[in-house]
Amino acid sequence: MKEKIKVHIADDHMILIEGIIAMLNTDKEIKVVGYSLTGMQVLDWFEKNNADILVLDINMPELDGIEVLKRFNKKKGHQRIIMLSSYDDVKLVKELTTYGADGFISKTCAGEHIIKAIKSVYNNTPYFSDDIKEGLFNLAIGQNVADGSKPESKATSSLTDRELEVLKLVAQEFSTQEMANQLLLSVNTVETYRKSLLKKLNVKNAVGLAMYAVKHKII
Amino acid sequence: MKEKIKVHIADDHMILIEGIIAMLNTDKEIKVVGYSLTGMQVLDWFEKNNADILVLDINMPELDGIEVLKRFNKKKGHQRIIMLSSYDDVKLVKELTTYGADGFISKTCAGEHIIKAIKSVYNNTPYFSDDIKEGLFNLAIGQNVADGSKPESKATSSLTDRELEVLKLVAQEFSTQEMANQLLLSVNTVETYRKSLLKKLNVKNAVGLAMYAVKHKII
DNA sequence: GTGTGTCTCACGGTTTTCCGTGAGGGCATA
DNA sequence: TATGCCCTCACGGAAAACCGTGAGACACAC
Repeated sequence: MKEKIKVHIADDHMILIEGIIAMLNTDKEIKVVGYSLTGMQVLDWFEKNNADILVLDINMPELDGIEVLKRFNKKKGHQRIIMLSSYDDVKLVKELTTYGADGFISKTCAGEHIIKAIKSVYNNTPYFSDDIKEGLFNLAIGQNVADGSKPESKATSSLTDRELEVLKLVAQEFSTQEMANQLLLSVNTVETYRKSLLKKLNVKNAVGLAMYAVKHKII
Repeated sequence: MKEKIKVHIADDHMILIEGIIAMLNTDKEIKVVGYSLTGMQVLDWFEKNNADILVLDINMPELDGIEVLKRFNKKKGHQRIIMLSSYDDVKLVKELTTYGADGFISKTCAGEHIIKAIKSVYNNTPYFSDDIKEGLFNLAIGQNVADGSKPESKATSSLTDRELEVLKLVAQEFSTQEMANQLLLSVNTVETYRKSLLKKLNVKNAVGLAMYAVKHKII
C-alpha cells in the first residue's frame, strides 16, 4: 500500500475545518496531518512540518489566503495548493494561479469535490470546481478577456501608503472633508488621492473603491 | 431508547453542511433529517416536514437567516432555532432572541459546541457559545447596550423589492442615471429609492450601501 | 372603505464627487 | 545630477449624490 496523501487545512472557521477533516478521513488515500485557523499559523506550521497538499481559504482575517500563497510560493517545495473561495473570486483565479495555486474550489460546492481536487492536484493536474469554471467562462464572454485582470492586479500592490489610507477611509463611508480632517491634510490633497485610486484601480466611483477594499481585505 | 433529536441545517455552503452532518451523526442522540441551502428551501421544507431543531445560518443570499427566523416565528410550532453566525453578529443577538432564536453559535468555535447547543436548547435551555457571550459582554461594557441595534437591524430585512434591486445596482458602481435606464424608471424614482435605503439602513452614502450589501451577501 | 404600504414621479436646493491640469518640495537611486 | 516617485496643494467646472417634501395610483388587509 502506498503512502497516504498528507493534507493541511487552513480556514478561520473551526467548524468547517472539522467538517472537512471528517469528510477527508473517510477516504483511504488521504490523511489530514494538520490545520490552521490563521495565515500565520500556516506559515509557522510549514516551518516545522510538511504536507503534500495545502487547502487554503482565501478569506481569513489578518494574513489572508492570498498573502499566504504569495509568501509560500517563494520557498515552495513540492507542495500543491488548493484555494477555497467563499464567494466567487473568479477574477482572482488567474492571478492566484500565477502565484502558484494549483486548484480552486468554491465552498458552495459539495465536499466530494475537495477529495477530487486533492487527488487531481496531487497528480499534477490542476483542478477547478464547476462553478469556478462557469464563473471564468462568464467572465470571458461577458467582457474582454485578455486585459483587466493583469494590470488591475498589478496595480493592486502598487498603491502608495497615503492612497491606501484614503482607500480605507473611503470604504468606511468617510467624505473627503472628513478624511482631510482625520489625516490632517487639505481637501484638495485627499481628492488627489481619491482620483489616483479611481484611475489605478480602474473603478468608476467610491463604491468601486469600497468593493475593491473588501475584495482585497484591505478593510 | 428514546427518540433521537431531529435536526435540520440551513447554510449556503454545502461543504459546511456536510461537515456538520458528519459531526452530528457521530452523536447517538442526534439525527440530521434535512438540510437547506437557501432561506426559501428552509420554509418549503418545514411546510411538509418537521424537525426539533433548526440550525440556521444568519448569512445566506436572498432570504437570509434573520428573515427566515421572523417568518418562522409566526407559525412556529415547538421547534427550537439555533443561529449560526459567521462574523460576530453580536448586536443582533438581542433582537434575534426576541424573534425566537434559542441559541447562538459562532462558526469560529469548535463543532462540539453545536452538539452542546442542540442538546441544550432541546431541553429548553438557551445556548450561547463563549465568543458570543464575550462579544455581548464587550458590547455591554464598551458602549451603550440598549440603543442602536434595534432600529438599525430592524430595518435590515424590511427592504422592498425595488429597494433591493437598487441596492444591488448601487453596489455594482452604477450611477443613478444608469440604474434608471436599466430599470426603466425615472431618475427621480431611483433617487427616491436611494434615499429610502440610506435612511432605512442608516448609512451615510453609497459606500455605506455597498458595504451593507456585502455584509448581507446581497451581492 | 379606510388605512397602510409600495411604486412611481417631481422640484429645488445644497453638498460632494469626479475630472483635468499644474506645480513645488523631498527623497532615493541610477 | 538628473530622473522618477511620492507627498502635498490649488483651481475651476461638470456631474452626481444627497436632502426634504409632496403626491397620485394601486393593492391588500382590517
